[in-house]
Amino acid sequence: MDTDVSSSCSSNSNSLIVDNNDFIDMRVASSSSTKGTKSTAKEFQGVVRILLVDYDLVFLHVMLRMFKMFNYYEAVGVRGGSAGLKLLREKPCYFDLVMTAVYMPGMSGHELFRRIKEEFITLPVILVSSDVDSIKASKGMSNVVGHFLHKPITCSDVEKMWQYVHKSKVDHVDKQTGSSVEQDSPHNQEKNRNISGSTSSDDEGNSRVESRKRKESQKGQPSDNKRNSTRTNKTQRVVWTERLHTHFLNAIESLGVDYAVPKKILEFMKVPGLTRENVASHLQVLLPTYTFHFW
DNA sequence: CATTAAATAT
DNA sequence: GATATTTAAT
Repeated sequence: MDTDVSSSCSSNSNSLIVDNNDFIDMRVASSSSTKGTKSTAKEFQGVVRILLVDYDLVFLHVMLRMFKMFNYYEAVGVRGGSAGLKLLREKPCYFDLVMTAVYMPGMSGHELFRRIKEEFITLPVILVSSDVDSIKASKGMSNVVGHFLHKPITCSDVEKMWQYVHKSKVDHVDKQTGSSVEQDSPHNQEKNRNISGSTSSDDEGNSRVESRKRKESQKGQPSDNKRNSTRTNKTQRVVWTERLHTHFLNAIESLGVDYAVPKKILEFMKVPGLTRENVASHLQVLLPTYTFHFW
């Protein structure tokens, strides 16, 4: 029963199942001077985390393989819609994109899509099917339906998939005050300069570099930079992406607003490198929101 | 340790 | 110049 699939790519440590560990959204804040950076697909250093859902194991393997061809993807494949949904619930903000087959035994792709839109509104979903009709059907089911791809999926499909994620982010930008959303023509990708220096509210589009923040950070090291970073490694700023923020909110909800103090929140989040101060300050930022609620 | 205010960095 | 995040002070 072992198909030859395994032989072809088993050794290649495909991520088939999640080993939950780090779900961090932090990046090393580099000192100024990275202004003129261009952001093309290659410069796009952010990792796009993709949840791949299909019942067909072969397809899963093939897709995972394709994703591996691009260093900016990090794909996890699961079999079945409910499995996918479960995973999403466990890590509400882990994935940047869901790519699911339309037809599957059990929970269908459509169903999965619907529930995703209910629970994780901003999470982009790509439906995949070899059947054009099913695609049309899904188009009618929601106005927010994201994107469709026909089987077979090509490499170029995969390659540009991140763009959809980014576009999706841009579309959802509206919460932050006075952020001007710019139309994002397929042509001018270069136009987007979402690099380390940006303060815009879009998250996944930004470069997310370090996945784990070591606590090796000690201030008393003036001219001694340990690794990477063109310039001196300044203080590492935590970037509160939408993801991280949601984790944060989740923690608060789980703990209960009354018990939601920095320390507990921090413990709950279990984000390596994140400090209590980080949480505290972020909590401070959110305070106005709540007070507004009360009044 | 929590909270708040001031200081920086982006 | 405004915000987001850090640092210092309470």
